[in-house]
Amino acid sequence: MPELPEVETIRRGLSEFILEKKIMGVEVFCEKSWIGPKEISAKVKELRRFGKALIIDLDNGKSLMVHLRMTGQMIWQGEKRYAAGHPSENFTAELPNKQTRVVFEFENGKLFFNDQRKFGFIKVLETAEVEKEPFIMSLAKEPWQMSKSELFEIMQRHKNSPVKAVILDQKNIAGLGNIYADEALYYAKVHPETRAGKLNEKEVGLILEGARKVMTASIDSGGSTMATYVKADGTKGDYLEKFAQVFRREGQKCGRCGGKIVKIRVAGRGTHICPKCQEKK
DNA sequence: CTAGGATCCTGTCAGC
DNA sequence: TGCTGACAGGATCCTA
Repeated sequence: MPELPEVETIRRGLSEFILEKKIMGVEVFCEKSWIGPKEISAKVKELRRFGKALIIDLDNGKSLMVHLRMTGQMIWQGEKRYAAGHPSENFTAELPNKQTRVVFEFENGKLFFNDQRKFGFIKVLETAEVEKEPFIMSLAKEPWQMSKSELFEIMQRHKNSPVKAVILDQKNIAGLGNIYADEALYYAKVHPETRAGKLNEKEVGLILEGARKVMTASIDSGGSTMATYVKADGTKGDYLEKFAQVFRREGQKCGRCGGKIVKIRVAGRGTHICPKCQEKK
């Protein structure tokens, strides 16, 4: 799914269209995609992000927690269209369609929540309870808030796990998903199967630095998921094209050493590495 | 407590 | 063509 940079791209992009705007009603097409009462008539006050979770605060004391998981998308259709999240044809398709799970009717347009695999959801919470929500509570710090020594401690605690599994776990460090985990490890020249306990402080520092750099670069380019203003300026996110060094680049040459990028399986996930740069220890 | 695998669901693609 | 299994930008639950 959408990882931290994509959710941040959605947060920033949607703000332009729905802040201070009123939700007139909600239509739920898939029961499992919506948790809580469906009667909503309130204005959007704020958009916040915790790790990969988006929080939409309303002016009636309620908040909506949106988690896109693997295939979620948020698509705004007003005068302009703004789409972000898991990239697909839906970004330009007529909506609603088969993958539309929820539609918000705003005074100035519609907001579609699409989700092919139905792993994502929107949950209604009391605004005061947002930070007590189990998923939010369990989140670790984001890379920018975490120190090298904190991450080193976490690696020690999970010393027998492959480092990729450690950095994918939101309870250890928040925001990374499959793309940015691969990119951060490539940056640090660390093999994803390396047992976390074998990493020295310098390597941990490079992983942290890599996580910050790849995610910052992605946010700056509108996420890897192609956020697109269909009727506006043509802006689109293109992190994968422009910046990704290994993700979905198997068979291509490593930009650092010219070695061949390969795809392997680590912690149950497709994983991209340069075997020459990221030596297994 | 940690570690690892199955599971939720729909769709696509490679291989026979 | 039609089938089958693997896999997918996530996280939880269950087991050992």
